[in-house]
Amino acid sequence: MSADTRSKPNKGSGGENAGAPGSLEEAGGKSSLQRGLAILRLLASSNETGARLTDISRALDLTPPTVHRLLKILVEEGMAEADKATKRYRLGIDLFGLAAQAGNPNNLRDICRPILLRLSATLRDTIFLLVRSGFDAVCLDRSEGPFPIRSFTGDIGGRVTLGVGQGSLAIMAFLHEEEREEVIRFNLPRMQGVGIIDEVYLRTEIARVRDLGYASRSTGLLPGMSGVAVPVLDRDGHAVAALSVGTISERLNEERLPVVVDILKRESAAISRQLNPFDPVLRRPAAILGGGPA
Amino acid sequence: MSADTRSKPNKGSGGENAGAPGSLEEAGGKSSLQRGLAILRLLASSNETGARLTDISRALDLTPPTVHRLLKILVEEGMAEADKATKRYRLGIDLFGLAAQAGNPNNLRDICRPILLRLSATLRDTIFLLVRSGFDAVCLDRSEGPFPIRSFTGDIGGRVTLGVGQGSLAIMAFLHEEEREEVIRFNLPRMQGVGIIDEVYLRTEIARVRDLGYASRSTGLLPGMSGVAVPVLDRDGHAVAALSVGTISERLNEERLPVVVDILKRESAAISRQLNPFDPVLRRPAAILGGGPA
DNA sequence: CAAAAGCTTCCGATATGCGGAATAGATGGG
DNA sequence: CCCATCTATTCCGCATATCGGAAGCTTTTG
Repeated sequence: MSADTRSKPNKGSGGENAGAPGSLEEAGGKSSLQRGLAILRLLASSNETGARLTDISRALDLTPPTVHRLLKILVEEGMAEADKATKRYRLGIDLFGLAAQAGNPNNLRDICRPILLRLSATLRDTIFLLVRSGFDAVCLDRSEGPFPIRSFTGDIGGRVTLGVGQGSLAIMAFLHEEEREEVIRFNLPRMQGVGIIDEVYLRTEIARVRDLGYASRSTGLLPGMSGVAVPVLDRDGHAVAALSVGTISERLNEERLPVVVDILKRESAAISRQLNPFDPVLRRPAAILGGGPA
Repeated sequence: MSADTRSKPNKGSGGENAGAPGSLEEAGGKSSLQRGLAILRLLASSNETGARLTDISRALDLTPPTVHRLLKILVEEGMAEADKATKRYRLGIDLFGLAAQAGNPNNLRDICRPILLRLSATLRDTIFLLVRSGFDAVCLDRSEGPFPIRSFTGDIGGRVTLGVGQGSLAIMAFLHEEEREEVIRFNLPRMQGVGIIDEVYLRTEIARVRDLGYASRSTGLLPGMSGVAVPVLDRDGHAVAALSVGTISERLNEERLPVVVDILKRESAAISRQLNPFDPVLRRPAAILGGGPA
């Protein structure tokens, strides 16, 4: 980041593709790899409709021949797909397969999937699995409950500033001391308007969460909505993820809250156990290896 | 110029690792974009453990400085992550967020998620959502039922040759005529040993599936296992996906099969309806737009 | 049917990425 | 504790792969 300003005046007017607001993260620097990735990101942001070559060209400020060449490579590699009919490009399915493995340390996602299902069935609310990524929390998976609520954290792959939301707090509270400090320092300015803005209060909250073992507050982001989250700990007691429930406040009243917390904690512990499947003797993991998908 | 040919001119000669058959999928050609993507693929295949710089260097036959530079870019762009402690690289979470959008035409995945859940709960078996990708079917999503069965199609992102398995057949049967012919021509050789090898029989099967509206056979791949699948159709009556159930044969006997098929068809129709949310008058799709995840 | 916009190919100039070699850092063994 | 080995990182000159202007070709628009 920083310092790119390629001095391109950007011609601005163009206007029509209301698609990606603000973002427009400039071309992508210099290397063709960066440019290729920039194209992928652009495609991701316009996957609803797809993007045409010239759209990309304009948005990224690259010449059509360049975009054409890069797209050709991306398509050959399966990272993008061209709809020959409409001349629109979309992200390729290979990319999807690729990323099924991504952000999945220790197969966290796979391990949690059945647990999320169980939880959403039991609690009847939507359950989120969040992991830390830098200064954000990322939604790794989600399992919808029957109740029609949508947290803005909602989409899989979506990010929130660490510290905003209960899941985030649960993770924050169980980070290494120094990491937490770093996050707080970096994130406080980012939380303006969407989260806690007072450092003292934030620290109080974190201490409380650490103490109780769960985070639960009316978020204040959406009136009437509440959340409760517990951390998923590694064997050193540090957060690797969080399980979070988002629902309407009435469903997390004094009566029900302890029950929910209890269930969440139990499941979180189950996950932790699976994360460290480590039998002093037979410490061979799932390793089915061998065949390979060829 | 259909150009679909993934076979590249391949110049072969370069030669150093020409010897090793299998694995080692060559560096990735020439462009740095290709090399970068090759690295990502390698990381995906070794995400369990992570890969070190020299591992990558050797596996892809690139010099360490090159790998180092590319990795640096990938890390900066969030596509890879470096574990500074172990010196190992893994896929980055950004990639995951990226791909959450991928291979998701019309938000098929999002639309189907609750339906898969419902189905797996109702039928108590594992439900697969497959889409076509070139000459393969790709598993877009999966919802595990209580029964402990695993189809080899299992993993999200996994691919099967179109024509192998019931889901595949369901898709095949409802492709455009010409597309189907193309697929058959291309895939027959690929199905040796893992699927139907007789063209006449394959065509009979397809006709049958088309006629019945579902595919169901003991796959023969795993004795005792069966599958049943229905296509998900677009408004022209062509397959965009398939819903598939994999389970033990006993659970798809004459008595239960019709029930299952019926349920699947109903859900498939529900998906189709959502895919074409198109009211002659108010033909504005789901477009909630605006906010964006920012 | 003409005009415009978009897509693709070609090609020369040059910036970009490449890899050999040398440095710094980590790891392990004697 | 020090040395040998392996790995990661930096540097730099050379060459290649990439870029973009221009022009041909195709599709859409009016």
